[in-house]
Amino acid sequence: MNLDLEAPAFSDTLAENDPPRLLHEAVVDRLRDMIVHGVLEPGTKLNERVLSAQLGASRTPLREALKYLASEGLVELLPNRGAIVAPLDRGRVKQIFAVMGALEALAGELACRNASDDAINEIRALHYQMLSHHARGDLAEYFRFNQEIHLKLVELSGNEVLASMYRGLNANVRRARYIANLSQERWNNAIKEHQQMLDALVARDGARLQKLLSDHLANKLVLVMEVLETAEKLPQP
Amino acid sequence: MNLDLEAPAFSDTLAENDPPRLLHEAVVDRLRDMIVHGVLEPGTKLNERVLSAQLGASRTPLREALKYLASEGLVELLPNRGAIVAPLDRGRVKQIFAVMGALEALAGELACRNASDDAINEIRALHYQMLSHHARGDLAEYFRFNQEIHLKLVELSGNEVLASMYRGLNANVRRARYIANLSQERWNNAIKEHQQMLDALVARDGARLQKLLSDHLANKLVLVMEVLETAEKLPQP
DNA sequence: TGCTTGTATTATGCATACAAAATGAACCTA
DNA sequence: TAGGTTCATTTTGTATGCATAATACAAGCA
Repeated sequence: MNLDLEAPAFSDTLAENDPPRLLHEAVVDRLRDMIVHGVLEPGTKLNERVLSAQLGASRTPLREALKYLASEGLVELLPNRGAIVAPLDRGRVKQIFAVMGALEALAGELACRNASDDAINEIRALHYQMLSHHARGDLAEYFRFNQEIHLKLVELSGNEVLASMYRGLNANVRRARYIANLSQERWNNAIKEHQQMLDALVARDGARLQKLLSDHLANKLVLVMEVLETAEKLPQP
Repeated sequence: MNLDLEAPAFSDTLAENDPPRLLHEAVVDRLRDMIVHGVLEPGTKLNERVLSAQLGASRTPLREALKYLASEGLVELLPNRGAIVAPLDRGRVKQIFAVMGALEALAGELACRNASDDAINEIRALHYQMLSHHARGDLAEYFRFNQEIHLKLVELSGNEVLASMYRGLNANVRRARYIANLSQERWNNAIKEHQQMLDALVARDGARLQKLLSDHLANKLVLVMEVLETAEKLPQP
């Protein structure tokens, strides 16, 4: 007899019988989230004792997680002096945007070739949800769907290597992108660009989508750079 | 009077005030080398006790290194069952080549814009060294310079994010690329392509270089795929 | 005060210890 | 023999301990 009275509360995590979750992976996800969402700001020192206590793990898996995140570029390891959240200097942001541009352009081209009609419709749906949040002036929600669209598009490429690379880079600049939306004029422009991108995708015009994505990201870069110029302290999403 | 008779022996290490080396980083480099050069073949189980003994480190830094390499895609972590050298299935190779193509194309474009004449000359020098090894039929040395050229070109982009990403992907497929050179006809073609690439770079014709690099990599992919079809066991460099 | 120097404290890097899971061999059973 | 069961061994995952480097801070001195 299996009295799993409390099971429902856990079912989310237990139902899936995929490989057992390793502690360091949980820590990686937790920390990445905290960094990406700005809870841990660039430059913050990551004290091992404090963090491991906070996350309920010992220093060993925490340190493993830090190594992993260092490889992703989210954390910087200072020998004998611990780890900090990787600072985001302007040069690096520029470089990351350049690479993301190339990746997203490639993704767009592949998506036009490979994506199913259903998948494209899913993007269209996300697009309109995004528009609705724009109409309400809800920046946070707008941004969430904006990100979803970009990530989804990259996934539609069918190239998992590309997608995972894009996600990794995106994590590095996500916060910067977020605050770069604050100008209403630019926000309106971004919407227009997204509309064009969607049209190109629906028409499966790879070459055009490629160019639109490149420009879109280049425009975004300009904004992000402006923001990094002025604000050193970034607001929370 | 400054009798620094023995100073030179130390100055090398003391002059450079770069951060002290961490053990796990040394292990990362060691393991990556062993994987890239085929000493550890794809699928090989990485026994922590054995490896740490071999490398003269305890399990802790070794495990940290494994996490790092897992993030690079060179190692696969199987929860509760250790780590293996990441297997290279054909699909993944295809995806990696697609991404490398995009990265190298971008690098070529940037290099045409940003590289100094000296830097381009350095590539030219490497090119002729490569040709000499080709003339002698020395595949191993030819390949070494071939790789150097590609890596150098990517560095000339001036985009360190791009370069480090490229290196990471290259590590994943380097061995496969090596054996894909075994056909003499293809080898001759590769030489021709390299000559054209060099010409485009010297002429700083970014658009053309971009296309040449894309094609070059696409051609290479075809070969690599053929090789992966037939040989499961790959010869050592 | 401003600066150095020495010392106490803390944090990091690595090694080791222990618990839980996986592996494998011997044995049984059909 | 094929397949399953039990239990010892091995291996992994995590926690803890210890040595060393970094930091903070107070005393001493100009």
